[in-house]
Amino acid sequence: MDVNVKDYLISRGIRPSVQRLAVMTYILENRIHPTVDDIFSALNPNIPTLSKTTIYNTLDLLVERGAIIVLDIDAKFKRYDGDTSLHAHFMCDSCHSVSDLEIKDTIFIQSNIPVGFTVRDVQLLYKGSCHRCSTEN
Amino acid sequence: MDVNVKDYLISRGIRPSVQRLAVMTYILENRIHPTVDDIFSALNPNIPTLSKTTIYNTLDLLVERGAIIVLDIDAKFKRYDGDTSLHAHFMCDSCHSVSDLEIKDTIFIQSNIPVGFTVRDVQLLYKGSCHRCSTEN
DNA sequence: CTTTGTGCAAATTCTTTGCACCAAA
DNA sequence: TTTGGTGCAAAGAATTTGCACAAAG
Repeated sequence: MDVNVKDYLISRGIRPSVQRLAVMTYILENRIHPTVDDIFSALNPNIPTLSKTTIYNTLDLLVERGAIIVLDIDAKFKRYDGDTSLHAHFMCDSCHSVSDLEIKDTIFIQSNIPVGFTVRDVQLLYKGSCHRCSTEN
Repeated sequence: MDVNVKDYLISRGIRPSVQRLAVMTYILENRIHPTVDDIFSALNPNIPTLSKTTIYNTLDLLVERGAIIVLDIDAKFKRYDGDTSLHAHFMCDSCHSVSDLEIKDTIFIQSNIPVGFTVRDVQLLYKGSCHRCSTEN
């Protein structure tokens, strides 16, 4: 696995430092759309010297090189996703978990983009209550 | 106009104070999806005592009562929209302006929402470069 | 040896909270 | 006179920046 992640980074012109590998691997293996804090809390025990600055730096780089995407679904925290393919997201108002949603293939994510506008990113966001939180009241 | 805004607030159980009327009127008459700062800068000259706390309070209340919606399109600032109907948004990476996009009526904003999930809000966000910024390089 | 990466500490910035005063019902 | 609204000042919290040291090519 690590070899793949390493190559994945290299293929995007990112030098695979210990920290960068750890961050990228974590995001790929924990598909929870983690926040910076999630990543820090998970990796800090193994890499005690790891700083949030480095996580921020790494995430910025990974986003810039298209290795991951940022989600705007949470106003409070930036969330990161290692799945760069087009899919929708659902965030629960109660537990703040973010789930992936498949976009029905009969549905086309397209609006009337005015002439002259260039689209770089599309996000389809749903908010509400997840199954767990819907049934526990 | 002011009378309509007043009634609009009252109909939602919101007491139409001078500050609330000003905020709501501003949002309705300036469809730029303003930030708190936009609102503050615009209203402060006329209501010098107006505080940001009151703007925050008012916006929270307006959102809670469904008079306006919050946009998650901008990671840095909350943006507010007086148009509560279903439509998409485009944010320019360069000038950070937000425009409304019509959702083509052949397009259905629907994903495979799992059973047990309750949807409260849907947002379709586009990011990229607007016409003005695309042509000025 | 030169460029790039890391991480501590401090600074920034948006938003929230505590609290006292003011206004309306 | 009691409830609700406003706004100042301070606190909170996520992110960014400056800078010095470490590591890699």
